[in-house]
Amino acid sequence: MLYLRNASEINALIAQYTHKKTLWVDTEIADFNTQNPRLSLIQVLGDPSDTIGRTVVILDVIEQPEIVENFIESIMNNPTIEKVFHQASYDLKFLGKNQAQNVTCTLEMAKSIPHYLLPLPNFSLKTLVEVLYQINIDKTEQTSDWGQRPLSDIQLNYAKMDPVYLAMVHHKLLQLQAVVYPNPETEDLTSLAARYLQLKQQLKLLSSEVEHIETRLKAAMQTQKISETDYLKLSRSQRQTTKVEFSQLATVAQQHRLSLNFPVTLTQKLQKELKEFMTELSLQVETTTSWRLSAKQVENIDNQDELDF
DNA sequence: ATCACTGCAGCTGCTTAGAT
DNA sequence: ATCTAAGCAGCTGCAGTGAT
Repeated sequence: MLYLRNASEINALIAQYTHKKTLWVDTEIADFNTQNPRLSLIQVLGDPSDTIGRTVVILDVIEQPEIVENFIESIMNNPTIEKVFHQASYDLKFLGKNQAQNVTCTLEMAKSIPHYLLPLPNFSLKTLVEVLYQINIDKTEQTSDWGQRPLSDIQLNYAKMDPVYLAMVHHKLLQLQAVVYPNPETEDLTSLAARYLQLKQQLKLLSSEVEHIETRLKAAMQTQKISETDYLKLSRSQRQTTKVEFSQLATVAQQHRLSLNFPVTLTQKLQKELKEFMTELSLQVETTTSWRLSAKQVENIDNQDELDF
């Protein structure tokens, strides 16, 4: 691990890293719970095979905005370098905001994996590491004082490991993504269809029971006047919708010369009522295409044989 | 023509999750 | 402590499909 505080050393390292294809990056923020959070550290890993953080570089950039500016311009805004973060939106607030190019977010990646393939209680980096690698990691330093100097060895060690865990998680997520998005050209329709129909059937049974029990629970809790149990909460919400006769709205708009310029959907019912006056209107017709999948009812094998392909 | 059903979309109000 | 984005529940409403 390399811990750099000297400006010229850091800038030299930034220059060196502009040739990398991918960087795994994390930051630590001081005074995070105040109006003025300050960027304290930028941790960078360039070698994903490093699982102990030997090659991690920790850039101490607290109160050194020129260095941060250089990092943003040379690394963050450089589209040829892929930057991997966890919850990138947070780090980007300090590192170039929406100017940053070629950013990958492992939180977003994890969310794009269907739950049944990657069941997670939450999407924190800690959880991802634990589930994907069956190891426990300590995150207690996360909320420590990153504004103090010198930083403790424990803090630096913690800071060092973050980009390592990040690269590990990133690697597994890439593998999972390949499984999740196979090539439609080569999908096995037979087995996919069989699984689909099987699940549909199970879903029908399950959802009917869920709905049934939900109804009974609501009724029971209302009747017994229990709004909360150890595991459930029943809450009531009300909602107001304000409506007006269209003719009145039109009159008022005209009288007061309101510029209510927005399109109104002409439903089939309305179109029927308008009939011949339709031609007097300048219509904007939008077409949308949708695909529907439905299960065919196949009575028996004989019928199948009669089907003509 | 009518009906039930499904899928899709949007809204309100509320809650949660992630970062440090 | 703070921010922000997203999700969820519950609802309304429309369009298309297929059966009658």
